[in-house]
Amino acid sequence: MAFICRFAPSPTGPLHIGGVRTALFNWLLAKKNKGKFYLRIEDTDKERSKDEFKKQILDSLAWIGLNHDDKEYIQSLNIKKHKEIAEELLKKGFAYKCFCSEEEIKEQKEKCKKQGIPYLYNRKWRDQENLEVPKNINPVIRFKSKISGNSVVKDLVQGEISVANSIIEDFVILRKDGSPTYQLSAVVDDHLMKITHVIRGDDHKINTFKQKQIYEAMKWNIPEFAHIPLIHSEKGSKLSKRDNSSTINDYIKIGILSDALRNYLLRLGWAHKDKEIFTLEESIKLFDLKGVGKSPSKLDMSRILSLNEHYIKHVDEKDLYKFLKIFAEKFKKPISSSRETLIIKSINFLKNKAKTLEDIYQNAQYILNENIKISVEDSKLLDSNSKKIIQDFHAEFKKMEILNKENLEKTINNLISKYKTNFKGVGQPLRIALVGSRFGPGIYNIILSLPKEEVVKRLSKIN
RNA sequence: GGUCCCAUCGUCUAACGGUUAGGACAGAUGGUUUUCAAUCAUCUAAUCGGGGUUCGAUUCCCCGUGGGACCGCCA
Repeated sequence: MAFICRFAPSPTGPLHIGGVRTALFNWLLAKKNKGKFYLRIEDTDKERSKDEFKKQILDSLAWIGLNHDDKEYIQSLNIKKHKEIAEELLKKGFAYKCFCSEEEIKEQKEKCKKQGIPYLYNRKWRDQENLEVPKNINPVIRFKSKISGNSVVKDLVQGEISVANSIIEDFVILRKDGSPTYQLSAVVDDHLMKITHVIRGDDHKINTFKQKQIYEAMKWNIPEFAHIPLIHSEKGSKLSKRDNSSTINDYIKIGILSDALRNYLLRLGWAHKDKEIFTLEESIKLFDLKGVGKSPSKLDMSRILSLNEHYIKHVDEKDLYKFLKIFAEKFKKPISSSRETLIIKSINFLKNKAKTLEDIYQNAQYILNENIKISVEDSKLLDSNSKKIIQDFHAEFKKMEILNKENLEKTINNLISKYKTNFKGVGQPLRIALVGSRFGPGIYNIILSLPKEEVVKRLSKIN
C-alpha cells in the first residue's frame, strides 16, 4: 500500500520541536514504507506568514536530517484551485454564502458568552435564498456541516473518536476577501498531493471532522489520520514559541547534536521495549504508530543532555570536530587554523568531560587561548612550595628530549618523592599553571596537548 | 463553560487479564581515580481515588478527580 505523507507547518512563527517531532514521525513512516514525505508550507495567512519563518523551518528540518521529497509545496501558489473547489461546493449545494457582518458574529459570540453556552454560528444564511442580501457586505462561504447524528473517525493513534455533528459548525471555507481558509486548502492540497496518511498534532483532532466532510462532498478518497499527542514544556503547559527551549536553534546554540535530539524526540511519546538508543536505520525499521502513546509528554532537559553525552562519546571524532568547528564559528570565536591540529589531537579526551559542544569548547579554552588567566581562588593555591615544584618541573621539562607520558611520569614521580608529597601535590600546581584552573583534563594530557615551547612559556610565568 | 482525549516512579516509558510492576534519565550512597568529570556497584521511587466484571485486574466497564486539546474570516 502506498504511503504518502506530509508535514505542513505554517510560517507564522518559528517551528518548535513539537513540530519537528511530528515531521520526524512522518518522515520515519515514509522511509519505513518506502513512501513519500512532502513538505508543504501553509502560508495562506498572508498577514502573518513571513519568509524568515519559512527559512527557519527549512533550516531546522535540514539540520536534523529530515529531507523531503520534491521541492517544498507552497500552499499560496495553489489558491486558485482552492477557490475553484469552493465554487464547486457552492454549486453542488454543499456550501453557501453567509452575509453576516463581523459585528453580527461578534455580538452572537458575546451573547453566548454571557449565557454561558458555547458559541456556534447560527446557520442564519444556510438554505435561505429569501433573505434580503445586504449591500456592502462581501459574503464568506461556509460549508454546510451535518446537523444531526454522530461522526466517527478511526485514528491510527487515538482509536475511534466520536463526536456529535451538532457541535461542528458551518465553518468558513472562503473568506470575505475570497481567500481560502485552512480547512479548505489543506484538504484540497492533500487530495492533489495524493496524501494517504495525515499525521499531525492532536490539536487538529476536531478539524478532522470538518475536513472529512469536504472529502465526502467531493467524493474524494479520505486519507488515514493519526493525531499524536503534544509535547509540553517542563512546566507542563503547552509548548510555546516563547519558551526558551522550544526551537531547534535553542538546542543548536548550547551544542546539542542532531542525532541526540532526533533520538530524544523519537522516544518522546514512543517506545520500543527497553531500547533507548536508536540509530537512524534502527528507528526507521522499528518505528510504528502503534507504539505511540496517547498522553502528552513533558520536555526533560537532563535527558536530552544525557543522550547528547552519549552521542558525543560515540560519534566519529572527525565528525565531532566538524561539529565543534561549526559551533565555534556560529556562536563563539572561530577556531584558528594554527590551533586546529592541537584540538583535533586532543578531542578524544576533551570530549570525555562534556555533555555538549559548549562543554568541549570550554574544556579546550586552554588550548584555544595562548594567554591563560588564573582565577584568584586558584592562584591562592600556588604557595611558595608549589611554585618551587613548578620551577623544578620547568627545569627538567626543558631538558626533556623525547616528550611522552613515560618521561613525564618519571619526572613527576621524582618530584613527588623529592617534595614528599603525592600526585595531587605536583599535579594540581602544574594544572593551574598550564590551564589556569585546578579543574581540567589529566595532567599528562594537558602537557602533551600543547606545543613544548608553550608549556615552557606558561611555566616560566610562575615565579 | 461545552465537546473530545488522556492518566504506571520527579521525568520518558515497558509489562497476551497471572511479573517480587521492568528499563532509562534525574536523585542518594559507596568503590576506583590525578582535580573536575567519567566509570563501576548499590539504593530510594509509581499503577490517581471509588465501585464493579473476573479465580485473578496496571490491563476491561462505570463514576469521581486531575491534566490536556479544541471551541477564529489562524494554521
